[in-house]
Amino acid sequence: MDMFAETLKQKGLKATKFRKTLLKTFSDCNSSLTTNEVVKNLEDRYNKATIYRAIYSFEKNGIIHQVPDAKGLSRYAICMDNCSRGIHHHLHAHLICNRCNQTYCIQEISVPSLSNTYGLNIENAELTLKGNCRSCRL
Amino acid sequence: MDMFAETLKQKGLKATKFRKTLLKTFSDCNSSLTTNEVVKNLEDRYNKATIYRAIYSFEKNGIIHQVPDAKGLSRYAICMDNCSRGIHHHLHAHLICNRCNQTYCIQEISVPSLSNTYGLNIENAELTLKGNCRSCRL
DNA sequence: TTTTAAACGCAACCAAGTTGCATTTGAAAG
DNA sequence: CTTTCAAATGCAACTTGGTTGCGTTTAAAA
Repeated sequence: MDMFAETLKQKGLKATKFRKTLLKTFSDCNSSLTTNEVVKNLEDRYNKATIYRAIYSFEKNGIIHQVPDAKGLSRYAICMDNCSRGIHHHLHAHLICNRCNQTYCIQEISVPSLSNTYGLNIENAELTLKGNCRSCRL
Repeated sequence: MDMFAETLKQKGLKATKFRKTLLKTFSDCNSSLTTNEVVKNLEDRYNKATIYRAIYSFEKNGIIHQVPDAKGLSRYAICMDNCSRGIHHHLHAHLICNRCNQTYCIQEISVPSLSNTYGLNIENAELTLKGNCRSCRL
C-alpha cells in the first residue's frame, strides 16, 4: 500500500486511507471504471460525494484520465504515461467494445497529430474506436 | 416548410408540425445543439418528452447524428452525408471549441480508416479535436 | 370521410452528479 | 510525541438530464 501513498504524495495529494484504496482500485483494473462502478465497489465504506471529489482530483492531478463510455457516463483509466497536474499527454486511442461495453486504452494505436490544421489551433485530439475487445472477440 | 415534410417522409417519419419545426431547428443551425438547447427553444410549445423521443428517432433514422459535447451532454448535428435508418456514415472529425464550447463538424478532416487493425474488428471510429472554432479564433 | 397506428402531452419518476456545512484526519511545525 | 489547521470526509438535501406509462390527439392511408 505504500507505493500508492508515494504516488499520491508525488502528485501533491494527501495520502488518506480512502485515496490509497481508490488508487489501488484503478491500478488493479486493466480497462477502465465508471464513477458509478467505483461507488458500487466502495459505497459501504465511503461516501458518494467523497468518491466523486477524489476522482475529480485524481483526474486533475494526472493520476487517471477520462475515457469515452458507451452510454455517456463518466469513465476513467489509470495514466500509464507520466502525466502531471493539469497536463495529460495521452496519444493512444480508446476502444469501446460493442459486446461488453468496456473501454480499453489501445497504446498501439496513436491519434493523428493535427496541431494547427486549418488554423483550428488544435491542442488535443481523441480517437475513439468501436469494435470488439480481446476477451469478447472469441 | 414542405421540403422538411418531404425529408421526413423520405426517412420514414410522419411529418407532424412539431417534427417539421424540429427539423428546421437543426437545419438552420450551422454547428450543433444539445437536447436541452432544443428544449429551451421549444418547451413553451412542445413537451419535453416529445422532444426527447423525436430526437431519438431523428438519430435512428439518419436525419441527425450525435456529436461529442464539451460537458458530456447529448448533442446532435444534421447529417450532411446521406444517412439512412440505422446506418450513419460520417467520416469527418468533430471540433469542440475551448472558448464557446460549441461542437462543429469538420468535413475537411476525415477519420483514419482502421477497420480490422489488430483484430479489433473496428466498425466505427470517431476523431474529436479540441481547439478554437473560426468565430472564437479572432 | 372514416379509421387507426403513430405521435403527443402530462405527470411522475429515476439516475448521475453536485453543494453546503459540520466533523475528522494527515502531516507539518513545534 | 503532541499540537495545529488546512485539507479531506460524511451526511443530507438538491439539481439536472433524461425516461416511462398512459390517456388523448393527429397524420395519412383506405
